[in-house]
Amino acid sequence: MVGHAAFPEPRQAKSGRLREPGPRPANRRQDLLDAAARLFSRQGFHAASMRDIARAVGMLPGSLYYHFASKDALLLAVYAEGVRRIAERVDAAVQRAATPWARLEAACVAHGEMLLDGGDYAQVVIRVRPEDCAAMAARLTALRDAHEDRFKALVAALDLPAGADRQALRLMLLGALNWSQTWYRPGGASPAAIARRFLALLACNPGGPGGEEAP
Amino acid sequence: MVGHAAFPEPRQAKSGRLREPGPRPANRRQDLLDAAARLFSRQGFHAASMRDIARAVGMLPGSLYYHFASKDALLLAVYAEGVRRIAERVDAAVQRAATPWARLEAACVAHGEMLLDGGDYAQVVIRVRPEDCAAMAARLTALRDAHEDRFKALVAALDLPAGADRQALRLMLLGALNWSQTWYRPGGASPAAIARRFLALLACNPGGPGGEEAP
DNA sequence: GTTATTAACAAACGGTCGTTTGTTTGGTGA
DNA sequence: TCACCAAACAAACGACCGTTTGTTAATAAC
Repeated sequence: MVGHAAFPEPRQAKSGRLREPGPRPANRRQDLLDAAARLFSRQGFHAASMRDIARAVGMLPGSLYYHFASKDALLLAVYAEGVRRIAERVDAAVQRAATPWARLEAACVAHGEMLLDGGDYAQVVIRVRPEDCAAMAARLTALRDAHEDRFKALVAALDLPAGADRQALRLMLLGALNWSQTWYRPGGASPAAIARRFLALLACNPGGPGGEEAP
Repeated sequence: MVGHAAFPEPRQAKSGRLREPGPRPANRRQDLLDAAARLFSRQGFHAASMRDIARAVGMLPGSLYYHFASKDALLLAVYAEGVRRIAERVDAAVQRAATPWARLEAACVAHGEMLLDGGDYAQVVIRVRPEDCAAMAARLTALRDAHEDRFKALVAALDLPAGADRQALRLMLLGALNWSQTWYRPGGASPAAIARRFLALLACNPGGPGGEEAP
């Protein structure tokens, strides 16, 4: 998860011939990403300063720039890792389910669990708006869209009446889940329960109106 | 709408006896609120600076402080006006509807129209998170909650089966509508159509599963 | 016609921002 | 042993932040 293709190791040698990686890539870079994810998810992009992040890992502000070229690049790395983690869980959950509806439900439960209780990386993806970082907006949006396209396919696979509004279904589900980050508090209903309660309200739910709920 | 009780005119005389309001309250204050609403809704609280706002109304930065004590106070005023405008429209729409379900639908349509196409004030209420302004967070949250309580009452008035999850219904509807601000673009489906499409997906919709849609 | 008040200007304040630059350290391969 | 380089430190840079202070033109009241 460190050496993601789009975010290579800190520097590459200036000489014509690339050097062997040398010692270990040092996991301070990972500490840094973790701290950035934590602060971005809790305070947002603008309110979290490079000095805050440096302090959180016990570095001086300037030292961050050895690992990341800019604050924007740091956000991009965190955001991409967040999308990757959410998508990973959603894909795994979908594979375990048998019917089209069960796959959509599994995806919603996994998506919701990641947003609400799946760690700082995942929460950054919902909390931080792409437009908060103009230089990266297009790339952040593309990352998020690539994940959400999964739901397009899941909804398309449902067996629904002819005129069913599949787009509205997808947007309502994802919207309700994403927004739940603003009111969710760890004490109450679990993320999985929240996702299932939303699904239970839908007319196209094969459990039927007023259908039962899993424990 | 200028002289809202919570936000009195700029200064009050220092002498023991309060003066008559004097001339007119001057509508530059309104220009200022408008500009702040515009920038807060488009850029968010942190990214919109007092200098940006001053430039938008053709003032110097320091001059803003004649009208508002701080950036926080300016946000509070904009936010309160935004909540007021949304609530006003929702209340008017609810009064025009006859049945409990029609009232909920009217409220959702009005709420959605304000969020998506109802001007900068309304959009600030959804765009700006109360926690973005720690000093005002409690008051902003209270304002938003007071508005959303309307939906509690509307959902409580619905005639639903015994075990129906009214809380989830409210949270799903408001969440889906509020989140739609992130993907809505003026060219496509109208805000009212979006709201009605969401409602049409619900099992408790009296139009029935696969029910018709208003033109 | 003086006085008081409104609403602004002009200029700075201290602080924080993201970032850059030059230097130092500690481990590692030749 | 010595050259090398990853990875940090130390210290600042200019820009911008929210805000304050002192002053001034216009307007209304007496």
